[in-house]
Amino acid sequence: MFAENGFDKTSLAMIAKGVGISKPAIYYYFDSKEKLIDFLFEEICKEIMIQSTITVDDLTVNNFVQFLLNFGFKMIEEQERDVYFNKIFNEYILLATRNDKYMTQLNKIQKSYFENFSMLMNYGVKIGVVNRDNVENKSNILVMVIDNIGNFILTGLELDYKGTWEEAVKSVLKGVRND
Amino acid sequence: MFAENGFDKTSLAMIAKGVGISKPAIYYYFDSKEKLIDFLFEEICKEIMIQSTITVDDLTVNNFVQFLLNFGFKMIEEQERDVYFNKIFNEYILLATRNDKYMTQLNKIQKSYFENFSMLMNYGVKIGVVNRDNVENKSNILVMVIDNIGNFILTGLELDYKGTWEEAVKSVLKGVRND
DNA sequence: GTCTATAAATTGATAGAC
DNA sequence: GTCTATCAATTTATAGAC
Repeated sequence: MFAENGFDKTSLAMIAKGVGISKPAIYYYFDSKEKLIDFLFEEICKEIMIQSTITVDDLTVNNFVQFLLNFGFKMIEEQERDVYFNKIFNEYILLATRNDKYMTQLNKIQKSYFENFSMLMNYGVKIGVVNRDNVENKSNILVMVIDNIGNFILTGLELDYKGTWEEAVKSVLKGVRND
Repeated sequence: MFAENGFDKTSLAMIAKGVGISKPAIYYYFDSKEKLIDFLFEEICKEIMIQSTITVDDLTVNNFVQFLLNFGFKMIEEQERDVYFNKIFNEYILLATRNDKYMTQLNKIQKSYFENFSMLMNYGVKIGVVNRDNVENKSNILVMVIDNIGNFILTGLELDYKGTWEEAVKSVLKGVRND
């Protein structure tokens, strides 16, 4: 309901009706509407932290590229299947720009996201698959692209997202000659 | 005020006080709060349309890359200087996911944005500066990156945005060898 | 064009019974 | 744990005088 209507346009009365209890019964579980919103934020953050974790252990020269491609493809498919998750997360991002309490947590997630990709790219350099020049910036490009694909899917814009991701991945690889 | 607090948390009473008139006086100019929000949306859309227009006429082999770089640098500097514009636009994007009236207009902006960059990239191919393979996807990458840089600036995340943009531009150029 | 006064509805939250 | 009843505040919006 928060994803659908936003926090302000979702009243406790609506939530209570949705759950099938009375409005005051909500206060048995949450001290206030804000606390409820906080709790949901924590839950969503946990979920994102799990989803975005990348393990580098099993990656070799032979499967590195395919792993990177699949990581993006999987995210694209998930976003296309269920936009609600991204929708409510964007709601929280906007909330974070107005409330440091959420921003602190959001920045942690972002940081871990960028670090995960940076680690992956540096590993790619190590095994000789990724071009070593400006690795950090290359890593940033991939994060920017995959993250924003989710935002554009949210707006219903139909684009060759998988092709775009493939091209982005290709751009960081070694031995790809642009001419 | 809408950028700072969001639409719902900005009451007409607050706006009236800010402008220095009484609340009912607002209704002399706007039929409802929603109409006021609609009007502002149109104004912002116009502004974006102007800002994002790219003229290809004066571009040559010698200044193409620098133009592309400067276009991004200028956007990054503007976003860093004033986050309010992007903040309220994100507010409208979220509104658009819940209201087709805004989505129609938003999609027009997006389409023109992608088309502008596509035109630019195809021009780059024509004059022999941009690699001709998967031009559309390369164009998409640039849009995704420059657009999302604005979003990350909004969250206060400090990153080498200009370097990332430079790397993104480099990745579409011809004659750059990745090894 | 702008004001005061006020309507009508909704909201988050509490009191207190069971 | 859940309910009914209710409060206090705020909201958008209107009526009508000047």
